[in-house]
Amino acid sequence: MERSVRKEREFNMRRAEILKQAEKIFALKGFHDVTMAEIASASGFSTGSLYQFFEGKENLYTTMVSEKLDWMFAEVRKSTESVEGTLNKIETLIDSHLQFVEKNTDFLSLFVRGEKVAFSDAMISLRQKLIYSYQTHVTFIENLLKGGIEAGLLRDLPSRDMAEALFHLIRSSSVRWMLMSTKESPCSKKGFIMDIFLHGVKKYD
Amino acid sequence: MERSVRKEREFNMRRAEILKQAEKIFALKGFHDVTMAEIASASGFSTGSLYQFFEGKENLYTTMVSEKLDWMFAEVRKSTESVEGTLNKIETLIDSHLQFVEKNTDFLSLFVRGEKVAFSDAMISLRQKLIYSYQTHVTFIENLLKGGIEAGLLRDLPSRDMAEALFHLIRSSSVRWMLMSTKESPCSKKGFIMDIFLHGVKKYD
DNA sequence: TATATTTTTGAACGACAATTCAAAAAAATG
DNA sequence: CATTTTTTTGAATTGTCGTTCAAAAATATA
Repeated sequence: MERSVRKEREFNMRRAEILKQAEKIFALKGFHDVTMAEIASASGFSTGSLYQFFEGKENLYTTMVSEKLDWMFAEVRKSTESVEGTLNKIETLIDSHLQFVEKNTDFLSLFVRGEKVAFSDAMISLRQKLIYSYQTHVTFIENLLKGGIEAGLLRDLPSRDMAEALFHLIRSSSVRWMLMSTKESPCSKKGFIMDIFLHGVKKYD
Repeated sequence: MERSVRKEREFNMRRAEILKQAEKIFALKGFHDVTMAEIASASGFSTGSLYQFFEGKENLYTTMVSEKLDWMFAEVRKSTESVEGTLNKIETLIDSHLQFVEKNTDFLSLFVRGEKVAFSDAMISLRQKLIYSYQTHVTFIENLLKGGIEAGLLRDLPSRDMAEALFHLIRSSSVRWMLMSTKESPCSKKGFIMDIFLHGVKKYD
């Protein structure tokens, strides 16, 4: 009885270590060009052992991607909720997102200019899960903006479109950071994103 | 002599047919899950014949992607250049881009939420080519916006950042269209993109 | 420590698909 | 039409992994 709880803890630690190594390798090379042997060797197990923890390669990959992305969105939302006021929240949203991008560039590059994955059950359900995570996140942004509209701070535009626009403005800085090897951190774009999102580009006199 | 010109024309037609079929299939399933046999059968050749036209599978894929994307950007720029005035140009840019998205959803989905490709020479040089095409296109948008700044129509913000922001606002509608199965055409978002890009979301009184 | 149980191992298997190439078919030539 | 040249064919080759499983190692038990 006492044993089984320790066993389980150790099992989970081994599983976590495999996921951690797998993340590094998948982030670098994608899905198809990674072999189970590589992951096994990086995490100090034999190929066979991986099947103790995951059903197979696809399951390992989808688990890794799904858990990591959920964690990212949750972190961003947690930061955002920790401040008060719509404008502060928008600023924090942008900032924490860009910070994540800077720290997890390799992982996120899995989602940029890549190649479609198979139509296997595992991959289809991963895709659905990702869409769900994305939508949940956009809904969070949408509610944030609705608050600003209700407070009379923001124009009364379609909130969903606004939320997606903001999300993709952030994304545009991320993509630039990932594709080009610019020196300046993506976080340096925070002010610009705020500005263009809030004021647009047209000149008023 | 007379012959060889016809031969070449027919060779190119056969090559084009293969590319056309390959585009359909790759667009649907990505790279790894497509077999040479599939492409061969779809284009009415045997597997061996494909190697008459392309060095191999990667070469076939990179050629297809590269030619198609160049064509898309060129079309968008051609439309944009055909109208006068910065605001009209911006509108046409958005519109023609969204129209391409609507008509080539499958192809473009190759670049959304997918998986990294191999580090083979062919794939690395495809990647570089895509980055180059993307940058050329953003530079085109940048010059367009610079015109607006010089004319005193747009705020004097960093033009490169503005160009990327605009490109990704367009992209945000495309991604939404591709991920969700919304009924409304992406083109219906043109007005919103124009508005948010030009005026931002903040309320003025 | 001896025995039972759990976990790990990695060689062997099997499926799959890119590529090749000798033979066949088609086209050009005279 | 006979012969040469070009093009196409698709079965055979080849290499690559994902996965399995019987044996070995490690761990728990008494």
